[in-house]
Amino acid sequence: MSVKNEDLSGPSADHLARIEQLERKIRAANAQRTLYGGVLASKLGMHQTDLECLFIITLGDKVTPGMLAQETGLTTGAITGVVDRIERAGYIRRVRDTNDRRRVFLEPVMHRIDEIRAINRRTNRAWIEELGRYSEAELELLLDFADRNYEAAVNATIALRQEAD
Amino acid sequence: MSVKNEDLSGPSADHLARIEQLERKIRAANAQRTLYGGVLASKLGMHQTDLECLFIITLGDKVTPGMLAQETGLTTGAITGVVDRIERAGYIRRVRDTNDRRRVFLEPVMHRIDEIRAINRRTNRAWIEELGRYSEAELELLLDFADRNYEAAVNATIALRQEAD
DNA sequence: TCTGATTATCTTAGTAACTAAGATATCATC
DNA sequence: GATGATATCTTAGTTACTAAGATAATCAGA
Repeated sequence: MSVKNEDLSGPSADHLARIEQLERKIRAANAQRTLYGGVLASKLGMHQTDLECLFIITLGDKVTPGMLAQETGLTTGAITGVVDRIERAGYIRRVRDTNDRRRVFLEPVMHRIDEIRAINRRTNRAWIEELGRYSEAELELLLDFADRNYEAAVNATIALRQEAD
Repeated sequence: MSVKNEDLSGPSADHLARIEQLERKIRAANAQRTLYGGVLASKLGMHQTDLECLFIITLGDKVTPGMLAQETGLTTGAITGVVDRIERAGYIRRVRDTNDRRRVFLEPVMHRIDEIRAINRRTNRAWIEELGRYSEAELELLLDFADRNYEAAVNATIALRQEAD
C-alpha cells in the first residue's frame, strides 16, 4: 500500500474531515449490516446473536462454546442458550471431543448453512457484481484496510478495557 | 473510481476468492466494532442500543423518537426506554416541538458527547494516525466503497424483507 | 494412584430490554 | 366540532441475558 503524505506538518484539515467522514460511513454501513442480520435471523427463526455465533463457527475450525463466549463477550450460560437454539434449528451439531471429554465441538451442518448463503447471494446480487468490477489493486487496498480496521477495533477494545473506570 | 475488468467472461476464481475474503474481513471488523461498542456502553452505564441511538441522534438534525424507531427497527415502546436511559445519563434532552406538540426532538448535549468522543480518540489513537497516512486518492476509494457498502446493505435489507417467507 | 486444583460446559434464579397492544394527546380534514 | 391520522408513551408479558454455582472431566504433584 502506498501511504504517502508529503506534508510533514500532518494531515490537513480537509484530510481530517474526510477521515471523520469515512469513520461515520463505516459506522452507518455497519449499522445497516446489523439491521440486515436481524431481519435475516428472524426469517430463519433465530436471533441476531445466534446468527453471529453461527458465522464464527463456520469461519473457524473446531470451535467450542468456550471460544464463542470469549469471542462474543457473552457468558458461557448465554452461549449454552445460543448453541441450543442454533442446534435446534439444525445448523450445527454438538460433537463431544474424544480426547478431552469435557469439551464440545460445534460442527456446522454445511448443507443447511449453504441455504443461508444462498439467501445472502440472492439479496446481495448487485453488490457482489459491483465488487467484481474492482481491480486487483483496488481489492488489495480494501482488503488491507479491512484488516487494519479489524486490528484497530481489537486494539481499541483492549485499550478501553484497560482504562481505569 | 476505476472499475476496470478486462476479462469479459467475468471475474476469475482468484478474484472471487478475494471478494469473499473481503466480505469475511468486513464482517469480522464489524463484529469487533460491535464488541467495542458494548464495552464502551457499559463503561458509560448505558446499553449498546442506547449508544447506537445516541450516534444516530448526533449525526442527524432534529431527530425524533419515531425516526429512531424507523432507523433501528425497534418498536416505539423500546425507543421510549432507550431515550429515557440516554436522557437520564445526561447525553440528550427531550425538547417538545412547538409547531407540532405531539413530536419530541432529541437534542444532543454536546459537551457530554464530547466526553465520549474523547474516549474514542484515546482508544483509537493509533488507528486515527494510520488513517492520516492514506493518500487523498486512497481515501476517496475507501469513502466511495463505504458508501456503496452502506447502500448495498440497505438494498439487501429491502430485498430480504420482500422475499416471500 | 489418590487428592486437590483447574477447566469446560451446563443449570438455575433473577433482571431487564424488548415486543405487542392499547392509551393519550395533538394535528389535519371535512 | 367530529373523524381519522400521527407521535409518543404506557402496560403487560416474554425471553435473552448475567451471575453464581453445579457437574463432570482433566491435569499436576506428592
